[in-house]
Amino acid sequence: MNERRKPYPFDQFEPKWQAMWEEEQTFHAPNPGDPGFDPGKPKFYVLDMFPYPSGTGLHVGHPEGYTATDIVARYTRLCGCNVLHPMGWDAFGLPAEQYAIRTGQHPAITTRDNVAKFKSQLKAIGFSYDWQREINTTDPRYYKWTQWIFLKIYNSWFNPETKRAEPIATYGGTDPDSVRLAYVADVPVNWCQELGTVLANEEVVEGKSEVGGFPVVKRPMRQWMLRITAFGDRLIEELEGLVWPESIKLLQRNWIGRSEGAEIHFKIAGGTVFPPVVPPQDADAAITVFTTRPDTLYGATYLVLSPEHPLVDQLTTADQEGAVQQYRADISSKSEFERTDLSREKTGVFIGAYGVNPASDREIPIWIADYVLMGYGTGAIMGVPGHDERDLEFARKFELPVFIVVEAKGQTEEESIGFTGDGVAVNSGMLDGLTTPEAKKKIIAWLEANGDGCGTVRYKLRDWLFSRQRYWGEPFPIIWEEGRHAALPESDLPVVPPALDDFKPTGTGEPPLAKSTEWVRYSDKARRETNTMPQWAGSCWYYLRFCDPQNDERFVGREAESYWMAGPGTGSQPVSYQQNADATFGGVDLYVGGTEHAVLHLLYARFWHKVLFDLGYVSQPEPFQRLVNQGIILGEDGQKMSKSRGNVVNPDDVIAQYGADAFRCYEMFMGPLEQMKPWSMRGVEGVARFLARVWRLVMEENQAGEWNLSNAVQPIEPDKAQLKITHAPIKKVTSDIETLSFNTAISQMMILVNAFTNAPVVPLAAMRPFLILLNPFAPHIASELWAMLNQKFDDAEGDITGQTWPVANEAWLVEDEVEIVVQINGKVRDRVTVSIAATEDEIKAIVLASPKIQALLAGQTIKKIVVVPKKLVNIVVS
RNA sequence: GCCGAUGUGGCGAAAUGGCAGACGCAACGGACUUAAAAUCCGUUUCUCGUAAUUGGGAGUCCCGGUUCGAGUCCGGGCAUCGGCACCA
Repeated sequence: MNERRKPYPFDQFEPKWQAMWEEEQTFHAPNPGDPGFDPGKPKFYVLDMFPYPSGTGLHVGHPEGYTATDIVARYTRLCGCNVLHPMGWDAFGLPAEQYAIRTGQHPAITTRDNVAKFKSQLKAIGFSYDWQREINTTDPRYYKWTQWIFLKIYNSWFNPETKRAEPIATYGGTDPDSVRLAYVADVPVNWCQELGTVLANEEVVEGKSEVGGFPVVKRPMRQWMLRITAFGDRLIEELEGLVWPESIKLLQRNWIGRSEGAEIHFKIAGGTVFPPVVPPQDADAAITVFTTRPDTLYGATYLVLSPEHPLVDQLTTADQEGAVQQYRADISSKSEFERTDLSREKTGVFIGAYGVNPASDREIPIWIADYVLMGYGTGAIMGVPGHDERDLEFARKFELPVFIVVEAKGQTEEESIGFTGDGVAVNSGMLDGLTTPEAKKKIIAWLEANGDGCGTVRYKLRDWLFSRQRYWGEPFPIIWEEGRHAALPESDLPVVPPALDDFKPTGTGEPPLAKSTEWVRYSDKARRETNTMPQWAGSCWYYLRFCDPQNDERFVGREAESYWMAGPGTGSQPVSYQQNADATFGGVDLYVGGTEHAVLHLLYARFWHKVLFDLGYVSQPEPFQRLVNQGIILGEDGQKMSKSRGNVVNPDDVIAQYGADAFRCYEMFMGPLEQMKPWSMRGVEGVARFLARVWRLVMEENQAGEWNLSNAVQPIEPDKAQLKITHAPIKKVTSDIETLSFNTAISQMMILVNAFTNAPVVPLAAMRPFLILLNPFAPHIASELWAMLNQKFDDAEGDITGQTWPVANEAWLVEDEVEIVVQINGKVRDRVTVSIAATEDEIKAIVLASPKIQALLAGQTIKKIVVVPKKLVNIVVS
């Protein structure tokens, strides 16, 4: 293979500087109280979403966000901040376990190898992480605290009075297990046979597992749940105080799916109620429905229960028993996917019983239908076909009566059929004439007064299914005794999983940990919980551990947490980063990662954080004050990168050919950080050419091919033009880093380099600040050239990492004269050069004196002249 | 179906309501070279025109509006991408 000659010797100095940073621990950030800690500096916590160390190594998508944060980290350091910029490994997960099933190699070994590979790749890109803070979620020293936090959640409840998590001791009731934030429930769960585990709703995409794409079926199982729904309101409300993309906030709001409405009780009509086989259990038996439109109660002409609703068995009359059984059998044979297929026609069966509409006293039939889901609301609805699309479709199919009870504005009663918006109540007794919001209020008050219902709030969000039937995850710090669960004492942590030879899932839903009977046996009477936690557990709090990763006494030291997670107004914020000024809460100052975690990690972590906050373990109610999503990088063909398409770009190859600096700069030069954009090797080459030109500004090559300091750089006074060329990028690069517009920052530096290329002499006073600007983007070449200049001149001391970020001098940016565009009716007709100090009248006079303009204006009437100082003049003629 | 984002040269993209296309890629021409690579210089939105230039016209997905002036603001479409999807 004939190696291309390198345009500059990055292959020599890049590893050299990486080794130097490592040896000198240049980027280590001391904690408050540690030697070398400077309390006078503001803090800045800039965080990446830590990766799962897969066997295939880094792809070019990872370093996109990582480069962005590295630029910010290096920049904020040069601006005089204490910068926390850590990296770690989210290493529990399926791939290592599945590899173990195939080969017998323990997941810990696989994980160790993959971490080593990832780490060396990240180091080769020159990221300025504080590696002393490296963490790994599979390390017992780490997951000891994951288990500890679980115990805190387990030993807490949500007090509806205070709307906060509180220790279970403050709960006065008789059955604490019914209110714990971590509880066991027998619920229909997403079971994936192929993976041998249950999955959270968030992990199921179109009826398939997010990992692997295997079929997922609903199946009732006994599982650990976390009561995230209790925090629904706060998870929505406190989004307001965060500087996050609106689209992500919206995604979370929609996922939580808060809807205000009412629960309404429909009593069962007498006589036909109970089939003889089941004796009445409750004389006041009623069906409770949830609706967001209690104002349409008078229009409810039937009730629908979910087929799985527990009252169905009690209420079905003998003559409908057969039809109901048949319908339920049909439903259960259908896959989740078929059931939710929207184009499907409505189906359902009358169960023979009637309910009583509490408002109209009418008896209305009770049906079951699969368009009513057991998992939302109360699993029962009132059918209001006049004002609900689905109900209308159902009523038309089964010839149920349709009443119009809301009139749309400007439409007749007839025309209002199917109207689902806000209007005016009609045919609704006491509600007639009221607007929809008024009617809602009134009917809820009436229902509450009569004990027929109450106003309530429901969420689409389900409690978080928290257990998995896997080996490679955190064991629960829980034991079972006589059918009851109990927490292990903190002194038992960490609970380490047993050594196994066979990692295979049992296939029955019994977790692999159960195979080790010795491990399972905790005492004569007690057995260990054998489920493990989902992969998300470790990432729910890793950003806290980074603040104090070596602490074995506490999950994070109080002082370290309150320092690094502090928020605006504490005096610890850097003066820069204006965006953060909009944040109401503290937390990580800048968090960069992909959109794919919008409703998974980012919601779970906020939930855990709030529990820890309520219990007084952390100082802020939210973990991440500012979030930015980087866009996906596509292959050269504009398609998503994938092995099967053969369009995957490997960072190692790019770095070998063009160097780490070129790789970093290209990733940032491609386009706006948040945008999806295709890779281009030609583009990398272009950026590499730019860096080579930078190199040749300072260095020159002799006949033998050796690089030596060039004589072009001289300690001379820059002239006015050179000062402008130097100070324009100081201003632009600074503001562009603040707004994360790295592509235009690089453009501006290219302009500087183009201007100095071929200049016989480059002032040292221009080169020095330029190298500092370049340093966050291309730290190796900037460090090397800085050191080269140090060899020859004595105008600066130490490495570039110890310098101060330059400040633009506006005086050098102002021109004496500016070119002004002259428009006639908005079209450019001429340009004139005027003094910067020229007044509007002077400019007008100069413009009107222009022979060209005079010629064009001949015979025309001037209606108006608009003068924009320093920019243009627009002459409006009739 | 609902919600959101995006739409600018051959390509990646820039443009506080004020010269559309900065910067880069590709392409073309030139210098250097025995030659090539590398490097450097120049041209490059489309179109009409001129012996020549500081020449004319059109142009930011489409249709309308606001404005002296719109890629940018407003209204209505279309297209692409992403999320949710019988959520009562």
